[in-house]
Amino acid sequence: MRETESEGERHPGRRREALSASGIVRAAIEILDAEGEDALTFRSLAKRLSTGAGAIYHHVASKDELLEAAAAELVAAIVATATPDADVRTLMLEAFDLIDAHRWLGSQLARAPWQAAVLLVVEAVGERLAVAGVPEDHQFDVASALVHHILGAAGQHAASARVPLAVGRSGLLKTVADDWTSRARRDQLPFVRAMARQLADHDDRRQFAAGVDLILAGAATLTRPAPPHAPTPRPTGS
Amino acid sequence: MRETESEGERHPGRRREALSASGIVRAAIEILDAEGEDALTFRSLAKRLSTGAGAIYHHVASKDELLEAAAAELVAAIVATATPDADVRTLMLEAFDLIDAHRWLGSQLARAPWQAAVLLVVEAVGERLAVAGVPEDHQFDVASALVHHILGAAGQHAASARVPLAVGRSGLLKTVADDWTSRARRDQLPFVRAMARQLADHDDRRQFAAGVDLILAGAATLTRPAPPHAPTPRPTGS
DNA sequence: ACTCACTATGGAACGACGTTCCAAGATGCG
DNA sequence: CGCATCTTGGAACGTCGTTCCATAGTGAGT
Repeated sequence: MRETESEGERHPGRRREALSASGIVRAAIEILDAEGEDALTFRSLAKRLSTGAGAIYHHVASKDELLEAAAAELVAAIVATATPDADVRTLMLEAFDLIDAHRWLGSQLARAPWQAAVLLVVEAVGERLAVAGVPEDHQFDVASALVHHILGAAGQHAASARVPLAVGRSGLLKTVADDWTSRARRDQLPFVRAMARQLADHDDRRQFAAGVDLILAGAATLTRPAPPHAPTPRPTGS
Repeated sequence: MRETESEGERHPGRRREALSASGIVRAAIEILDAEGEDALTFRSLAKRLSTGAGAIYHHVASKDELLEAAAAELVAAIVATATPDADVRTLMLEAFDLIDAHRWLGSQLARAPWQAAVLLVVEAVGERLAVAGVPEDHQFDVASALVHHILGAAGQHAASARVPLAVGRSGLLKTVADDWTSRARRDQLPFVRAMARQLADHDDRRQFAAGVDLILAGAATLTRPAPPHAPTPRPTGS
């Protein structure tokens, strides 16, 4: 032993009902959902599982791995069960709803693009593009745009979960905007101010869906044989 | 004093050439650019400025504020100088290049949507939508889609900066995908595998631009009077 | 010129985190 | 039934953001 040890009784060895990786992930999700990302620590997790941090490390390599597994668990459940024959738009909205229900997912998905959870989303989106009529040589671009849209919205969403509810989103954004503009820039951000003004009766889901529709409408201009008088779609090259 | 103090000479009071908030932010940006996000700590910052952590806190409220200020500094510089009459597409690519040059910006921008740096981007994008012919009642949706696209791409970019260069992105993604699929799911992610295969000769900037074009093409279907045979654009509502 | 309230400084200390270490109990195989 | 092996859980480690505070420089008032 390293140093002081009182008379507190410990009982190492093999006890309890297993302490498995999946059980740890499940407990982590519960903490994340109930108390937010900051509340998930190895100490809080150990306490909830009535164990020590060291024991957890025998089933999980690191906190990153734990978070990735938690995200993958939720995404996999959605992707597997939800509407197997749904179109891309429906799938995108289901992704939004998932992120809306688990705010911490936003931060987590943005953390590592190659994690399982993100790959599952890419796969689910990508698979449906052929059916949607997106030509094969544009599917990667469309899929990446849709996934970026999810990740972007997810980030906003996760962050807005961190703003104290007492303030209210509208008030906050206005406050921040005012503060910023007042630094010798008053009336310098008219667009932002206008956007903040309509934030009170603002529906994030509707706006997310509008973004999805923009991308899909753009994809449609690549898809169908261009009608005679169609506005020339901008080519994809840089 | 709290406890031990050797014979090391300290010299409090007012010395040096100022130690201003802007100087601190500038030093922070240098550390972030040169050594990455993890390298920026109050200790490393204090060392570089030949001061202590406490002194920094007299000019900067917290690390969050410091990061927001650093991001705002870079974004403000770009927004102010770069191509004042450029169209949205050009502006978007300039934003991409900025994020590409400062990988930590990706993580930072995703952290808080109401921070100054993000608001500046929203403003710069939004202001140009009217000129681009986007009808007023769709400008917020288009702006938000474009900003989400930036944030999504930024997140991916920032994360890819953290992957060890020795591995290489293509190899990594393939490895991860293989690993994931091999868990009783081999050949379950065909789209991702196909995408990983073309990742070797893959241009992030081109793909980002393609996404921008998709959104703008979608916006164009809302804009112009629909040509006689135009495919019915999907309405924006949910 | 001198005082003195005030501000800036910088290093020690604090509490919490992710992670590592390890003594010891439980398990299963021979 | 002995013993190698795995599991447990709590102490310890190093680092981080942040707070504290004794002190030194500054400038306004006299």
